[in-house]
Amino acid sequence: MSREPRREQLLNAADRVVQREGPSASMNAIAAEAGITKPILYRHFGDRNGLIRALTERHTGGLLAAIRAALAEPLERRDRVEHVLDTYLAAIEARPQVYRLLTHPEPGDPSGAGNALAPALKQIAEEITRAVQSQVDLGADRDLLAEAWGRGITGMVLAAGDWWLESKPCSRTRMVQALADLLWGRLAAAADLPTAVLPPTPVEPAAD
Amino acid sequence: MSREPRREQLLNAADRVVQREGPSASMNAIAAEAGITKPILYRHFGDRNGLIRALTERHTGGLLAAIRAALAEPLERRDRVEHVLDTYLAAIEARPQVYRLLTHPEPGDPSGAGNALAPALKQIAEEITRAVQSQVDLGADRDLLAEAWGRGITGMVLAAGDWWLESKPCSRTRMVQALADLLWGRLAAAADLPTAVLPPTPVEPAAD
DNA sequence: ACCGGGGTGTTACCTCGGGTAACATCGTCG
DNA sequence: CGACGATGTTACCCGAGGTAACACCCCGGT
Repeated sequence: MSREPRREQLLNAADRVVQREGPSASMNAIAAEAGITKPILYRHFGDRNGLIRALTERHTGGLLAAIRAALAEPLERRDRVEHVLDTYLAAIEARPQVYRLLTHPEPGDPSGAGNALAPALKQIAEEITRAVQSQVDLGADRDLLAEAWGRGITGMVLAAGDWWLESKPCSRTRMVQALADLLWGRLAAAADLPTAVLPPTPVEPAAD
Repeated sequence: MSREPRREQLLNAADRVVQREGPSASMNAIAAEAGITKPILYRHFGDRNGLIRALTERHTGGLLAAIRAALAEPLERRDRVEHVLDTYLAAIEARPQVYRLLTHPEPGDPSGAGNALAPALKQIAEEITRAVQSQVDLGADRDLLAEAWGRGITGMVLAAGDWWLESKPCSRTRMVQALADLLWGRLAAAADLPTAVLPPTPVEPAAD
């Protein structure tokens, strides 16, 4: 009965530090916050990734469940999509530091492979894939399309959500509309602008 | 006349190491590859980020120019979009390690902010934003939409491209079609599947 | 011929973060 | 009581980023 409660307690401390310092908080800092020293952390979590994983799994649950529920909502498809988008944006808006934790790919991957999406986001992508597969009639290609779209949509919402969170250029509702419009083919449906010729993009020395 | 050529030479060495070991190559490794020691690297590039930036800027140019050209191609909009997608996928397919370098957000950002898209990708996003703004009639919201879409599309292609590159589930052409279809509103157009009820997603203990 | 500057390079060091080994302590159960 | 399994500690190792101090070498000016 001793392991679990202590583990929770350590995770609480780690959580506080991460909320305060972001996902790059050091093990020393976390240990200090918990009032103990490093080896204990390592006994409980193995290594840093273990700690971070345990921490993310705590929060992933809620977000994942919310997304899953939104995906299963008995609505018109467009409304369902908006609902999912809004769920995600609301979550990252409410707890930005947690969001950063969830979206940071683990830096330790030695193969250097497949790091574009953090584990938590991969799960979301799989959820979307499943939903598309089971809800939308995409013909023979449906497995491929569903998987590509699952990743693609997740990445899209990640990048767009990140930008939105940083610069807050509009309300959440509007942002949901903007993304849903994109997924709804508004890019295809909109008319051409008369100006057929691009203004020659000035080659700036890398906007830093 | 001494600085520049040496700098190039060092960048060549760094390039080789990164091709071989991925973007997490150490400064020592790079120095060794160049046949020299660390302080020289620091003299030329200031710090690690400086080196990485110099390295990425080398490659960014080509990709960015290619994307820009594809965005300006005098084609039907759908064909243009496919052309841009194909340009990106071809680039990452041709030089995966370079791609990883370009897409890895600099880990040193202390604010922990806005790291979803690496600088090179931010430039691509801006390019897309400009193209949408100048080519597509989106009404009053066009600035907001163009910017949100620029980020969103970039993130979408990043995540989907990453997955594709890892698992190569299909030809590049097919992948381009899959993503173009997504952007073209096929998600909206497809019919519902008869199975209205979702199979209750089993709650797995985190697919690791 | 000399000397100084700006490039080249070096060795040796610092700091900090992840990770571990070895040891001490406390409480509970037989 | 003794033993075990948890708690905790101090002190260390290692690798990576980064720097200080010093040595060389060439070239141009006086």
